[in-house]
Amino acid sequence: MANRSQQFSVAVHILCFLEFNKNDRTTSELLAMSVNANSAVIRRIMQKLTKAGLITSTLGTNAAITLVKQANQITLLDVYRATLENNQDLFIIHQDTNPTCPVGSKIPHLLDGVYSKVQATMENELSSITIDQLVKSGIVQGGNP
Amino acid sequence: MANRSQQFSVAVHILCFLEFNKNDRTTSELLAMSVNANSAVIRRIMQKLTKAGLITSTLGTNAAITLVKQANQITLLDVYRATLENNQDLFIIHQDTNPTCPVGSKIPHLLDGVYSKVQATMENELSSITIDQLVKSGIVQGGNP
DNA sequence: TATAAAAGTAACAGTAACTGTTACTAATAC
DNA sequence: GTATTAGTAACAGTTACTGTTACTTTTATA
Repeated sequence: MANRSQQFSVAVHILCFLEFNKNDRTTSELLAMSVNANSAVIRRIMQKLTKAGLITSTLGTNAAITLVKQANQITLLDVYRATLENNQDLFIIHQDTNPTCPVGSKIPHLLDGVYSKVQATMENELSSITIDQLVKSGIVQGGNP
Repeated sequence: MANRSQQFSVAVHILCFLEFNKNDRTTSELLAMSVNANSAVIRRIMQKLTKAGLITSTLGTNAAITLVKQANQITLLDVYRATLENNQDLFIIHQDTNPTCPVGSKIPHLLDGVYSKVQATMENELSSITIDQLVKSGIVQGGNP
C-alpha cells in the first residue's frame, strides 16, 4: 500500500482548524500548537494544500492562512489527493513477474482491475465527507483555539 | 496510511498460483520464479499465510505447498489480514495533539470514526472477492506454470 | 525607512519498514 | 546417508517520513 504518513490526517486537522477559527487569524505557529508539531512540518503540508487550491496564505506581519473554498465544498477526497500526490495507490503491485508463467504473466493486470475497484469505492466514500461536516459534527463551537 | 509493501499483492499471487497448479507440486522455488523474486522472500510471506491458516507446507524431498482452505473460501480480506498483521490501518492518525485546543483535542477521535467507516467499506469489498474468482476470471487454464 | 513577523524553503540527521541476499538449520524422502 | 526443501536469522541497501535548524523572502507598521 501506498503511504504510511500522517500527512493526510494532519491536513484534515489543519483544514478543520481553519474552518473553526475562520473569524480569527490563523498562523502556522498556531496550527503547530494545535497539532503539536514543528511549524515547518505544518508549512510543508500547507504547500500541498496550497498547490491543490484548498488554502491560501499571505506573508509578513499579520500574515494569515485561509480556506480558498467553502468548508462544505472541501471533501476528504480533495485532501487525500492533495496530500498523497504521487502515491495515491492503496495497494502496490509487484512488477516484473515472470512473463512466461500463466499465473505470473497475468497477475499484475488482474490485481490492477481489482484494486481500481476497491480504491474507487474508498474514494467515493471519502468524497461524501466534507470539512464542514467534520467541524460541525465533532468540534464543539465556541472554545478558544 | 499503513503499509507500502507489495506483500499483499505477492501473497495473492502465491495463492492464485497454488490454486492454478493444485494438481502438481508447488515449491517456493517455483513460486519465486513466477513472482520473479528471491525464494526467501516467498518463504517470508508464506510464514504469514501459514500462520493465518491459509496454506500448509511439508519439508524435505518432494516437499509441497498447498492451500488449506478451498480457493472459493479464501477472500482477499483473509489475505489482507494475514499479510498486514500489525498495521492494517488504512490511515494513520497523529497522536499527541494539543489537549487544550478545541480542535486538536477532538481531531483524533473524530478521524478515528471516519477512518473506521472507510476501512469497513474497503474490507467489505475485499471480502467479496475470492482467490477462486481471480483464477477463473483472469488466468487461462491449461498452460505451464 | 527600519524592524519585526511570518511564510517559503532547503538541508540534514534519525527512524522505520521493506527488499534483496546469503547462509545456515531442520526435516524428510529416497 | 544424501539430496532436497522449508524455516529462519542476519545484514546491507533503499526509500520515505519526521523532527529540527536555519536561512530567505515578503509585508505591515512603528
